[in-house]
Amino acid sequence: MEYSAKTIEKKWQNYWKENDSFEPSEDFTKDKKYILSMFPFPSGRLHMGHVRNYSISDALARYYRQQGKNVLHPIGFDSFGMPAENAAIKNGSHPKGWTYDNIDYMKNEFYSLGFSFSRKREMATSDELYTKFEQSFIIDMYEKGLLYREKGLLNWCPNDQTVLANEQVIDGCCWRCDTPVVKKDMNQYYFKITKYADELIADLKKLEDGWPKQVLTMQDNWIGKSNGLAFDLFFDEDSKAKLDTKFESFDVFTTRPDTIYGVSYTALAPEHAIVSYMLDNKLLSKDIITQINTMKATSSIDRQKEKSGISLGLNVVHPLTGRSIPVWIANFVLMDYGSGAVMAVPAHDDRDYDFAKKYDLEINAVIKPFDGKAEEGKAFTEVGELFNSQEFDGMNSKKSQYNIIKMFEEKAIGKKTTNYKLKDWGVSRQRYWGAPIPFVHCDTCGLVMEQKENLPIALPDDVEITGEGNPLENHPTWKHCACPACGKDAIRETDTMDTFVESSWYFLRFCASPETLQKAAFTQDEIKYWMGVDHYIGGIEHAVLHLLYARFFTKVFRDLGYLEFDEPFDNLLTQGMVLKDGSKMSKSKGNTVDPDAIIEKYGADTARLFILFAAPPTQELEWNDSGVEGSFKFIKRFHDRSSHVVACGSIPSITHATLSKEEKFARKKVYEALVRANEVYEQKHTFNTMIAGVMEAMNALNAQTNSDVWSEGYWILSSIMEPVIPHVASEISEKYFGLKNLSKQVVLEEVFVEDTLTLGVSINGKRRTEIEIPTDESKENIITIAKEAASKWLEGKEIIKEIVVPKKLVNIVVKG
RNA sequence: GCGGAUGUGGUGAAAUUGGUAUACACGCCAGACUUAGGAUCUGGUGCCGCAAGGCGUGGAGGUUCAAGUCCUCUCAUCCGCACCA
Repeated sequence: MEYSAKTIEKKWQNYWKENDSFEPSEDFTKDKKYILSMFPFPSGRLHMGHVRNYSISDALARYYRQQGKNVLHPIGFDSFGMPAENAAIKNGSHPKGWTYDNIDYMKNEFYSLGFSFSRKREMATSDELYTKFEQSFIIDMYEKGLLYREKGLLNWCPNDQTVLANEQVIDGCCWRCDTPVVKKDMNQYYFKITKYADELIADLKKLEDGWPKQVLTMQDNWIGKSNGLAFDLFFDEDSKAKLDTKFESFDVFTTRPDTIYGVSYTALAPEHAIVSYMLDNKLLSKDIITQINTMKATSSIDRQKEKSGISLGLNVVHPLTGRSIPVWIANFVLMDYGSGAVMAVPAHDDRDYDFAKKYDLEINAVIKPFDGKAEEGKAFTEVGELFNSQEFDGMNSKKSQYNIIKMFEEKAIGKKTTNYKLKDWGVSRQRYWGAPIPFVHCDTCGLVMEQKENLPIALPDDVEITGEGNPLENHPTWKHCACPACGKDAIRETDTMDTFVESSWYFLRFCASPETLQKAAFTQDEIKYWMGVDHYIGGIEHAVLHLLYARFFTKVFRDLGYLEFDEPFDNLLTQGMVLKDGSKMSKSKGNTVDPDAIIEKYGADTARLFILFAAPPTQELEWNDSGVEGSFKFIKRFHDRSSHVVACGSIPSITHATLSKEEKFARKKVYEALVRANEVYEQKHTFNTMIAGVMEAMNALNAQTNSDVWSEGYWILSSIMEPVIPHVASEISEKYFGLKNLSKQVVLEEVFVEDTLTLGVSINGKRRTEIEIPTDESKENIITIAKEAASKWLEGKEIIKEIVVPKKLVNIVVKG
């Protein structure tokens, strides 16, 4: 029978659907594996990145099912978000209709690729039930003080008309639409993720074995912990007077307390409260006010181009020496890190040095290299010996930090402080297509949370999406409600949640059985059994966004008593991008390959095989049409050559000793492929090498004609290939083995036992020839045989050393 | 600048961890079967050389009987963060 991908694939997809083949068992005494791919946004169609993602997780899920594990391999849709609204603005569609139409289409694509997802646990985060449980968690978090509302300077995307979290600002632009982000002062809800900053860093250690180092480093850098000294700088009397005695001092933070005696000026961010006061009260000349306002209006990207500063005509007093220190405004001082003010030590900091040179400020060195003089014309930023530092003279600068901080603390003029780059996570968005934040504004009671029995606070369907303003805000009735506390007329919160909130706990929701689903978000028993996720597969682009938020939520849920572990994802596999012509596939570049077209032309098995064979999963994958063709041909041969197999209900038993050389070799290759497959599925995940092993075995089988060897070979090979090419493998398995071989396979050691061995013979490490010897040959004899074989290269040379590496090679070291 | 990776044939990539470099596949070349081939099958294919042989894992050193693998220096590319005090 000719190989027909279409017929075979349709048949098996129906079979799996009708038999509920991929539903996990509710028997929690079984060994489990939770295999999870990052769920997709329902953008409309699958792209090759999705195919890669789910081909990897599906291979693992199918392998572990064969091994007898209870496998949870769920799928859902991260279905709230701006693109649905943007489509609405563009086409006049409704976000809900657009979203759920896309979901239906993409689900069909998933199943036409043969992915073994649990159908009964499919869900979308825009489902009202999901919103209901999420809102309930939000209320719990608010009660614990982990959610708060505050006015602040926010990142605002003028194009998307919404607030962005810091993590969503890339190079000063919106992560979605690339529009430059501006700062806007407004009320916003925040998750107190900074409360967990220390734990989020510390627990990265627990992930060292299972997560890529790169991701751990990125998270570590993102949280950006640094230890140092915080202290106050006090104004002198003149300066206090100039400030109408409204300010006594300001706070600075340094990680280099060892340079304290070298402070020669101090700098404030242009947004600093003292500067604002001076602007508001016109305490500066017109010219200077203009300069400051220009600086404030400059974007952070432009500020990086050149350092600039403005002297404020104020002075503070050095806390240790009493020297007078001028106060400047500097464009490189960030308002949102530390206190927005720094002490400057130009002798030992590159930035401070550049600034001091530009404005001709004092440069006071207090650290010298251990072995002589510092280089002229630049800051000395390394560890050295202190001088001009009073009682600390002669100390190692690094070691002195502890002593100097201690002195500040003893004198009660400063203290040891830890700073983080991480900010609290701003989660409110001024958009329609998101989960409503379950709060109410009451004139009498203030900000009031909804009663849990009123959840979900669902979105109204009758909205006008125009792209201007917040549709919930503009809706005629939706926002009017009764205050849950006092019953008076009140206004519902019209902000919705950042969609990253939904993806921060969806992996827990998947643990809910079809019975639990309606009643609760999940049960403790289910979470306890299924979590943590054994293998989490997805793109590196989520290294700091989703993966940080999900870790945060897990810790919060633990502290709320919902679960009992610290980290959600035991192992993380970050897949590489799919490229075409050297760059990432994207619609704008016009270099996409449509998965549907590949399925149509070659079938799902070919798409899956190519994707897993062309590169290891963590590397970039270059799409290659003739490579796809090659994968198709392999499947066709795999299918066609199965005609050599004789149907059997169990693996044929073969007397190895009676076989020919080719037959023995074929068996060895088959079992080598099996050993490698186990290793790849369990640990290495380099599916490309496993598939290569299967191809080698196929080539070896084809070089012999023993039908038992063929049958045994296919029994094993179709088992280990089923996770990759499930349709054709199932077809073969059913036809010849009654599906009995799709299970754990036993490695027969006897096929690896050989009568003779081939050893390489090297002279001085250079390979010259090879010898064939009986397996049990003595070392002496091996050397004799090797010398004979290599006599040509040994003539007239003195043999110094003979090395035999068992089963590998012989190396003879000669001189002359 | 800081951090993380990666450099192996014409191409995608292997190499059980210090032991025969280039498995497997794509491409290319030759042959067979064909009316035909963008089908199928067989064989060949790192580079230089007629050969013997020499050279070969970004480059330069080093350790070792033996280095793609370990050490030192260096170059290039990619990714992330980036005036974080």
